Amino acid sequence: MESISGAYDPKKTESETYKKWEESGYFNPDNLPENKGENYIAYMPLPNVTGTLHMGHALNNTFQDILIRFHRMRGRKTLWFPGTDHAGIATQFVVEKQLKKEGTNRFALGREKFVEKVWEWKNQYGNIIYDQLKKLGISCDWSRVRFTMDDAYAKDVQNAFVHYYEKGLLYRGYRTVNWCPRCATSLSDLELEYKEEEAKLYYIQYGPFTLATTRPETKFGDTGLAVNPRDSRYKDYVGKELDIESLSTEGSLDTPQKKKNKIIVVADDAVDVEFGTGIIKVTPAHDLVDFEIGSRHHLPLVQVIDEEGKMTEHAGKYEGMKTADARKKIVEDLKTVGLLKKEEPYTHNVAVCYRCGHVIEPIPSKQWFLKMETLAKTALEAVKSGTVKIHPENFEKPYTAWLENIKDWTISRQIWWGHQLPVYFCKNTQEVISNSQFPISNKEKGKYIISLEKPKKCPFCKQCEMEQAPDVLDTWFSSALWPFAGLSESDQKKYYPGTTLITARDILNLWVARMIFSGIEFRGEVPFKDVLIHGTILTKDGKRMSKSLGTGIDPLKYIDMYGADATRFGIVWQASGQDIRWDETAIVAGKKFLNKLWNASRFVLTQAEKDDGQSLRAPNAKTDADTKILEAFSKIKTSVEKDIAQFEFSKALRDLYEFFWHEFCDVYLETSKKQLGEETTKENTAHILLFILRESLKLFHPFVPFVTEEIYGRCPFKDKKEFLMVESIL
RNA sequence: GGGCGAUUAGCUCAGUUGGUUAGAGCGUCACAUUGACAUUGUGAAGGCCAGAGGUUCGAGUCCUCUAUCGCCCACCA
Repeated sequence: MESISGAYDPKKTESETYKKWEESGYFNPDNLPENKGENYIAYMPLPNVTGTLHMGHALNNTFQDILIRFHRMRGRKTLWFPGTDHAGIATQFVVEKQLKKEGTNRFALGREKFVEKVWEWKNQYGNIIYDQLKKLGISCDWSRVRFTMDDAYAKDVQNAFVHYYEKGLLYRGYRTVNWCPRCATSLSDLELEYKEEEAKLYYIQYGPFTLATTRPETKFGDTGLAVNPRDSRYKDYVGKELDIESLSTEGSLDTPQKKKNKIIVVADDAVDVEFGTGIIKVTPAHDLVDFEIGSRHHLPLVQVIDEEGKMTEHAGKYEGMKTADARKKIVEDLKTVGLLKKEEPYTHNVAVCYRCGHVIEPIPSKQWFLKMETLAKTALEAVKSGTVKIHPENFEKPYTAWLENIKDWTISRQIWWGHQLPVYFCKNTQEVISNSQFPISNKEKGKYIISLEKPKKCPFCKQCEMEQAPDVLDTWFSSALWPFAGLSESDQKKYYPGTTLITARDILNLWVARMIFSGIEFRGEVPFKDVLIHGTILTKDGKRMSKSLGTGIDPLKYIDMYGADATRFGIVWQASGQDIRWDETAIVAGKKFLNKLWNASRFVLTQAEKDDGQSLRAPNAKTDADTKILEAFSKIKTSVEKDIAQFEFSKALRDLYEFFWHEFCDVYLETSKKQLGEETTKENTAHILLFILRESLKLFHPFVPFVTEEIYGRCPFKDKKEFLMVESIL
């Protein structure tokens, strides 16, 4: 190698090398030589279009790239699907923030203009992460990059919706959902975060009882009282309708007054005997647990809070007040009429929106639901039977626990950015609502049909221009189809199902479980065989890395400082399974090692300047040192392959490192200097050096692809391939 | 509240079915200075393996409890 100074400089080669790889077409399995063994297919965990590279991506993609490169070099056709997720709420949130800066908002723009804006934003910033991933050296197939809102992809999403509908798995209904008044959308349980809040526990007189509540403003939505069936204190009241005195919603705000109300007492296990007074008010419209209790006991739903977090007409004179204000006023009034027994400070967790942090307001809302019972069973069975293996096995527990206790999936979202439902309403006819006896404030829509295309003529009134449902689908509904949606027919035939999915644990259920049942439902078999859950990279003091907390670390900084190989090395070196507290010194170790690899290669190449095929065959040993190094090599090759098959990347790298540095460089290279000086061993020693170098480059390549490719390019190997990337290991 | 996991050298971590003097990287100290590499070499210091109890001929490794920390799920009105 012509380098005069000893040091390896990644800056000089990495981007150039990546360009050559990309241009070679070998990231695309269609261009790979003949197929030995099964295809190897992986799916990139969809980064959000709003995302920029963080340590989690770096870890995940490095692992995935190791496997892809490893299998490619073993003659398998490898395909790694890249893409990004439109990330409904997250993206809408970012663009709304931008609009706010510009002094406007989405409502002023209108839906169509707003969605256009989001597309503009996506086209401008949505691909940044691709360039960042390229810097890391990952070898996914960019010719197959997809976005979850591409036309072809969207079509498959709509098809899935129609499919579920026709199968009878979709239904529409009122349900008390987690509602974010700020984002004006419902949120799934998984999209909530909890925040500790100092509140008050109010003890209110309710007929013969005193009960504790943190939310007195919901009292006008109370349609029952509940006690635990085993609570002897209230046994005699269960099933009775009581006529109790309570705060009236009539009259003027200045004069609080009492009024008699009828309310039923039910017995339900959800009630904790120990807490408060052991009796609760049931507000099915504004509490998720109460909703469940209410549906078990057929209690009506009375909505007293609307979508904007304000009191409805059912709150009488309190109508229009924000819930926080209403609470204050109602507490005051309860005090005035003598119904408030006492209040005490109370700390509890309140649900907040994971995007904007606004407090969640449970309200009843008309939503689309996907029945989960049978779908969940298929996903459960896939793992229980071992068709899909989760590594490490521990993660089967949260997976099965979630599926076994699954609730129907609320798939509609009231935002503008996403896949709009393929549902069309008639403007002139009224839909008959089966549960319309409930006083709900949602505006009703007309009759609807479900169709992939907008109908030319309304089948109901025969004259109106049908209106598409404003709701969009939950982002996860579309990402659940990722292993096949938007793929050409031939790709679906050739490249489904895949092999591995590598991801972080937090989306095991949100995403992985849903991909599994979607794959079974739409393609007839599971989308992948192995799911690898890797650890999370934490800050050095064990905190979660987060942009908002400012604790994030940018992998690009390290790539810039030390090069992509050293960064990959440092990540793999540390990421041995559990969560890791990030330590930059591992990258330093990587950097040093790359230099070692570089210089050892230079030495070998000065000793063996031409290759008549020596690098292709395992040579014979003539000395003890020869025997030792050849045995050590054979051992390391076997163990590395075993480790990678078991996803033990860190161990594989550490063992390789130990072999190359301490056994090959420290010992054999030093001995070789003597052996090269003696006629009897000279030639054979050079032969061994060349052989070990070539084989070591192959073994190291999946971990540190750039430097190994660069060295390989400078070697005089016989039967050299165009790239080390497509060298074969048998 | 339920579950999972962690606690080993100054720091970050290995330690695969229990078996002789517990390992690595980084850091520290001493010596070596141009021979592939000073992003180096040779060597050294540094650990009651969180604590207590138990099983065993033998425990960092298995069991129980305690303490501290982290994460996931559920959520209490």
